[in-house]
This record gives sequence, structure tokens and C-alpha cells, in this order.
Amino acid sequence: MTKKEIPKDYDHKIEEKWQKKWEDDEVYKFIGDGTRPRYVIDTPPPYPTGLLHMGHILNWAYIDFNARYRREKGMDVLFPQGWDCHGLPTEVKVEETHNIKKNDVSRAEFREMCTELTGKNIEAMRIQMRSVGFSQDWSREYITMTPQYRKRTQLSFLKMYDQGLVYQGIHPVNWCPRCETAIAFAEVEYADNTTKLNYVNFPPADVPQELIDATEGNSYIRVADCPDVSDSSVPGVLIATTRPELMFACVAVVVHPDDERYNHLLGKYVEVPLSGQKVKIIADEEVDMEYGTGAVMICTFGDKTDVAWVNKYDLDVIEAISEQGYLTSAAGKYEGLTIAEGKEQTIHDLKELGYLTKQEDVDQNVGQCWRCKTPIEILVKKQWFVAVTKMIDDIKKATDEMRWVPEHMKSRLMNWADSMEWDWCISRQRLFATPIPVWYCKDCGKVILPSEDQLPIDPTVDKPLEPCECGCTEFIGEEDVLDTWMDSSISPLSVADWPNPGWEDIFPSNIRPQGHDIIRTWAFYTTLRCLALTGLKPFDDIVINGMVFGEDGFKMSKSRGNVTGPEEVVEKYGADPLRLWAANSVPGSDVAFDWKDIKHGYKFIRKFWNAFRFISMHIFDEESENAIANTGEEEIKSYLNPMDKWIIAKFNKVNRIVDEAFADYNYARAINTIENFVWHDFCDEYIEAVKYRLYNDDIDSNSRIAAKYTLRFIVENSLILLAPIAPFFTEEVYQYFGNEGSIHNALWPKIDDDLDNEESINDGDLAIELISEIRRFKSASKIPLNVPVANANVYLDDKTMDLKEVLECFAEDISGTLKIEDLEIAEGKPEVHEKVIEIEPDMSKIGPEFKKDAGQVIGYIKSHDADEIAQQLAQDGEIIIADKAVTEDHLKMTKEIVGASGKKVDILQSEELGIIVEVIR
RNA sequence: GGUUCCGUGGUCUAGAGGUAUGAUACCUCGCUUACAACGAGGGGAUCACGAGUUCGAAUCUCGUCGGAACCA
Repeated sequence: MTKKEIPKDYDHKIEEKWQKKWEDDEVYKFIGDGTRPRYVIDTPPPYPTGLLHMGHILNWAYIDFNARYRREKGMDVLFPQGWDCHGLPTEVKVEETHNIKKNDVSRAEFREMCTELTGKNIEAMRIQMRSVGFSQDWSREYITMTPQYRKRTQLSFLKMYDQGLVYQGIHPVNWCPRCETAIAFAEVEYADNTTKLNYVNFPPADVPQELIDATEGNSYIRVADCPDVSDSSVPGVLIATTRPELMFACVAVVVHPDDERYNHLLGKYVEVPLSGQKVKIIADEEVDMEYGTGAVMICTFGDKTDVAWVNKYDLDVIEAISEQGYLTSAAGKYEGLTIAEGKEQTIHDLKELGYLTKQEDVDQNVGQCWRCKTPIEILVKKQWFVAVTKMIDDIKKATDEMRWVPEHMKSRLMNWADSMEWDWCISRQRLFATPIPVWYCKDCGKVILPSEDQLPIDPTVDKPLEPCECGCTEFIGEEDVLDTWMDSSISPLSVADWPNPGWEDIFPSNIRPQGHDIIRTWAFYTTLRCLALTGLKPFDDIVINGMVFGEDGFKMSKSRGNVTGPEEVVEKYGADPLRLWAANSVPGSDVAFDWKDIKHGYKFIRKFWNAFRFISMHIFDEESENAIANTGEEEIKSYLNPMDKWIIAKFNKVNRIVDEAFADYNYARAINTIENFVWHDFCDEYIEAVKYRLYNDDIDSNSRIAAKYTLRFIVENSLILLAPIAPFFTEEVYQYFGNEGSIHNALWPKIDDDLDNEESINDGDLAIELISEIRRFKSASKIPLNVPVANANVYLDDKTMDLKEVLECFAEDISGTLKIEDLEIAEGKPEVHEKVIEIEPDMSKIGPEFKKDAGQVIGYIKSHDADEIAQQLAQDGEIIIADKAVTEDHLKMTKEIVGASGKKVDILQSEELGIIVEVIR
């Protein structure tokens, strides 16, 4: 019991105090000894930008609600935090900050700068995460740039290499000419722009058959082999292209097989303008006949379709673009030009020489580097790959075995898996990343791998322990590094401390919480990698959160300028209202940020505080203390009155609903249920109905003790239900109850079977309805609630007689709450008469019974006067419509009382209860 | 262009065959021994549109239009 002074207003600045306390007391520590069921969360490792945004808040709020809920349910929760450190943004930031280019300093120095910056950013984000009250076990933190993590990533590389799932190959890759690195599809973003579609005549070429036979294996005829030049003005095939600068890489012309314009030309050759090679006309159904001229030149590689065709028809590859984005020697005299210059020059020359017949504007969607916005090119490079295409079936099977919330998100991964055409290119030409752990023998070129216990290595610094099989002792270290997704896609294994002993106990994770924007990357890659490394799916449940939108209804983004930072909300209103905002949503749905919602959460906290402050005046007094110390809970429970039983039974129902809602990740349902219960059932109804027992000295002390017990029970247990969502407020209040330890180590309230029944709820609801009815009447009559009323007579008729017992049972509470000096529950009617003013058909009864004739019945009722129908019903008991008898049971009648008797009384009628109350002031 | 989700009072939202829940804003009344940042009351929605299934559709089906996200 506390005698502490309770402040009038709740001050959210106390949040800082609890952050520190929880940290010091290790409230969120994962035990891991198996004495309690384990619950393992595969927390997303964010990119350490140094700043937490609202998207993080939503994602982590869900994780934290869940973690805290599971702890209350008695589970041993592992809620770790990781950081996905490597990546280009940090390299760029370091270059900016130090005003250098990465090659100005040594590789080691540059990495050191990146590490330092990342370290600072992580620390900043840790502080922000604590300020929002997320309950990670920080002793389980993992950071992908550390040697320990690098070791894990490199080990996973070796293991997959051994299985043939990682290999070096020559494939087309997305390439950023500015960053000079390969990038993954995930790193390509698309932008709309307008460009010119050029109509270029490819004149017919006469290629001797023997030459075609002689060049078998080549898909086109080189200029050197067939130097004849055709006349540009002779129409051959008109090609529409947006990329004339790639003409030199043209290896075929493709048309639709059903295109009658070109059918007769299939197999014939045309000459490529400017460059002069002769290419064959082939057919493929992929061609869009409607676009341009319906004839397309295949270059290596203008776009993804080109890649597909090159593979499908085994076409030759001409590399026309260099790694730096210049035209190569394949472009002849255009060599050395940039792509833009090359485009301009070729168009100019095509025009000059009469090949260009027309130009028109077209919209196009150009892939660009997500970081520097440079249009990407597709280049064919020797790179390291993960054999994704081999694993598609396994990935789909595992995906299907996971529980997806919401379910429809599963199809996104399934569709993505089905659309995989290329293997995953995992090598990057960057610095700040996990090195690819590979050497090449200087003599024989053999790939040399380190042993497992040599890891982690940097092959540009470290050396193999043994000479090469060929005897050579000199090696070339691989300079390329790994895609960052190679780090983060083993997060559930890292969480489980794979491959160290015991990892199987905490793998797979129970849950993967993440945003829907990274289903195709993180979820996909993690599934693939864990299957490859362990044969198991990485997690059981995957819960997908939506995106956060700004107040303007669009996704929050800096470029749109609709960003609100979480720190601003925490500063103004505290973390709890921010969390309440996040809770009022469900997985999968996008959530709009709105200050109004924050304020609403803040008001709820304040309301709850005020209620607590009120009851604290009563429950922490001597009487309560003595009762708890001497009387004992069981005896106090025997003093509970019907209203106490009502609110406790109602709480039990709330307990069940909220429990289920948390288990289903339906946080909106959880918070709305709690809020409605606390605000309305408890504050507005119960507290009002209990005041008379607290303030009135004439009341039997056992009744008062029971009331105080109930107040305490409800508040204390409601706090526990709310604690996962509003950890700070609930902890602050909980501590006034003199509990040992944190509320966040408390267990979910057990349901007391003796006080758990629908009947208590239903009966109490009826009494509350009557109380509300009379309160409304007092309010409307401008009688303050606490001003006594002399007399209230409740009249029951045949239909409402069953309320008699209930109302009598609650009579004391009813009259006590409303200060009714004399409450009578009588039979019959007061001296008034009723008039039916409105009749509505009850469709749930009329529909099933009258079926096709329901329409007629409704028509009849709507077109006749209500009172007329009522009179006829009163007289005959039924009305015949469409040969069927309609009775009062089929209708909902609204009655009005008219003409009071001579007495000075007020008559009110409850539509809800169907009773009449006579009030004498 | 593809995939997925979504169109419900001014705004946001619940609702998964029986005539629409709640919040917010607005209007009216009230300082009632926790709370006026509160309480009570009120108006306000042919549930995007069109067709179909059904006695009955916000709800199921098809189509149209609009929005968003992800991907090409």
C-alpha cells in the first residue's frame, strides 16, 4: 500500500525514469534454459541511418506488443536487435563527410571510416528505440559489420558453395555505371520519363547461303565476312527503338509470328545501319505487335527481354557498353562516347544517311540505381551467384507452410518466386561489406576457399594456409564483396547463434515481423538461405505490417515532405500515445499518421489516470488495508454486490477478447476493447454506480469493502491487459499498488470461474440501461445527478415481467446511483396511454418466413399509418397480408406516451427495455 | 504494363447475407465531492458506380471507375 501523494496530472516525462529502471533490472532478459516455453523473434535488422522513422515505429510497435504479450503469457521471449550495416549509402556519406573518394585512401582506412560512422548511427538509434519503450534484450544484439557476424556470413557462403548453390558465372547483371557495381533487382527503382522512339530502316541484305553455312554458330554475319553495304533507301524492316546507340550490339531482329507484315521475311537477313552487320529476322510471341512497328532489334543487352531472347535463341553477345558507361570498341567510331552522346550522334548520322524515317515521343519507365538515380545498364559479367532458380520449388513449399498474417501477403512471395528468371547476383564492387572469402591461384586460376576455422578473412589481406594443388604459393584475393542481403538473410540463424551448439533449440524463429515492402527481398532471401543451410523454414509465423502514410494520405517520405518524426511525438505527448496510435491498426493495412489519433491516445491515458487517482483515494485507505490484511479475498468476494459481479464478469469477457486479439495480432481490436471497457463500462458506468457506497456512511462496511476491492481489481488487472501497448503509463500506475517488480514481469490475469458468467453481464447491462435512461432524463431535465429524486416507479407488463427479478436485485444500486429515495417496481401501467408512432418491419423475422411475399408485407407496413396498424393488431392480434398472418412479433414498434394523468409526474419510456418509468421529483 | 489491397456520415473506421459500429469534427445543454482536455443529447451515409444471384446485398458474383502499395 502506498500513501504516496498522487499528482493531479499524469506527466509523460516519467517515461525516462522507467526506461532506465527496466534496463538496470534486465526486465527483458531471455533466459533460454527451457524452463519456460521459448518465443523467438526474428527482428528485422534496420539499416543504421541514425534516425528512426514512423515506419520503424509501426513495425517495432507490433513486435513489442507481441513480445510483451508473450511474456505475460509466461513465455521466455527472445527479442533481439540487429543492425544491417553494410551498404552504399554509408560509403557515400563517408565520402561526403570526409570530402574524399573511396580510392583516395586505403581499403582498410575507408572501411574504418564507414565502421565509425555506422557505430555512431547505431548508438543514436538504440537511444531512440529505448525512448519508445521497445523491449529488446540488448545483450543479444548483433551487428553485421563485426568480425563475429562476418564470420557467419562467410561460413554460410562456404557451405552453400560446397552444395553448389553458390557459384561463379557469367550472366547478365544490372549494372550502375556511376557506382561501377553490379546491383540486385531489389536495388533498381523505376522512374517515368519521355524519350524518342526512332523508326529506323534496316535495309534487306543479300547474304550468300555458303556464308550463312560457314558462320554457323554465329547468329549474325560480321561486317568483315560480308562487307557489302545496302542502300539505306531500300525498305527492309522498319525497326522502332528507343536505344539507337545500341545498334552496334544488334544480333537479330524479332517480329511476332502472327504478324502478317513480316511473315514472309522470316529467316531472311537485314543489314544493321551504321554498323553494317547482317542479322536474321526471327519470330517470337513476346513481341508486342501494337508497339512501334512491331519489329524489334535484339541488342545485348538493352533490357530484360533482350536477355531472355539472347538466351532463348542462343544469340551472340556483343558488349557495347563499358563498366563506366561508355560505348566500347564494338561501336566503331563511336567508341568512348557516353551513352547520351552516342545516342545523339547515332540519331544524327541515321538521319544524315537516310535511315531514320520518323521519331515520336513515348513514355518509358527507365530502371535506375536507387542510390544515385543513374540509369542502369545490363552488362554481362563474371560474378558470384546464388542458384535461386534451382530452389524455387523448395522456397514455395516452405512459404506455404508458414502462417502469413494477413494471409494474402503470401501470394506476393509466391508470385515473386514464380517470376524468378535470373540467379541472384551476390557480388558487389564496393568496399564496406563482407568480403567474398575466395582466392584465385595466380598460376592455374583455381578458386581457393579458406577453412572454416580461418574465418573471418579478408582475401585481399589474408593468405591461404596451404599452397595450391599446382604448387603455386601466390594468390589473388577476390576484391568483390557480398551483397548486403547475404548478411541479413541469415538473421534467424544469427539470432539462434548458429552454428554454435544449441542453435537448433531456438531455430526456426517463432515469428518474422516485417513490412510488405521487403517481402521480395528479405523474406524471400531468408527463406532461400535458411533452407539451403539447414533444410528448415526460417520462421513459423510471418506478420506483415503496412506502410505509414503522412497526413496527406501518401506514403511518408522525405521527398514528399509529409514526414513527422517519432521524436516529436514522444517529446510532446510521450511514447505511450504514439504506441496507442500504432496499436489502432491491423497487420497488412497501411496506417496514416494523424496528430488527432495521438491526442486521442493521450486523452485516454489521462482519463485512465484520473480514474486511478479517484479510486486511489479510496482503495489505499485504512479500511481497505485492514480488509485485505485481515478479512481475506475469499470473504471479501462473498460481499460483492450484483454491480461488482457485473463489472468483474465484463472484465473477464474483455480479458478473453483481448487475449485472443493479441494472439491474432489484431491490435486494433485489443486496444479498442480495452479502451471501451475502461473508459465507458468502468469509468462512466461502474464508478458512477459505486460512488454512493463509498461516500455514504450508512452503507454497510462490507459493501464498501467489496466496492473498493472491485475498483482495485479492475484497475490493476486492466493495467496488465494494457501493459503491452502502453508500458510506461501502466508501470507508473502499477507501482502505486505496492507490487514487487515490474508490471512487465506480471502474468496475464487468470479468469476466476466463480465470477465468469454471461448472466451477470446481461443482468447488469439491463440495470445499467435503466440507470442511463434515468440519468438522461435527469440531465435533460437539468437535475444534477446527485440531486435526490423522491420517487421512481418502474412499470412492467406481461412482456417485461421477466425483468422484475433482475431489477429488484439491482434496486439498491439503481436508487443509490441516481439518488432515488423510493424506487418501486410495479406491475401494470401508469395512468397514461401509449400511441404507436412508428412501425418498422423486422426483416430477420419477416424475410425467412414470408420469403417472396416479404416485399408485399414491407410495402403494406410502409404505406399504412402506424397507429392504425397497431389498433388493428390490438383488436385482432394479426393482420392478413398476402394470405399470411402478420403479428406483433414481426414488427418493431416505437411507442410514445401521451397525456399524463393529473399527478405532477414525468413519464419516461425505455425503448431498449420496453418499460415505462414514472418519476416524481 | 503486372500483382495485391482498398473505396462506408465532412474526415477516419467496425462490419464476412436481415437496413450500418465507433472515433473525430460540428450543434445544443450541463462545472454532478476523479476528469469541462469531462459528461449528456442532437443532426449528418440511398455503404464508389452498373448489372447479376437472393424474399432480402455494404456483405456473394461479374463488369466499370477511382485510390494506394509493391513489382516490371
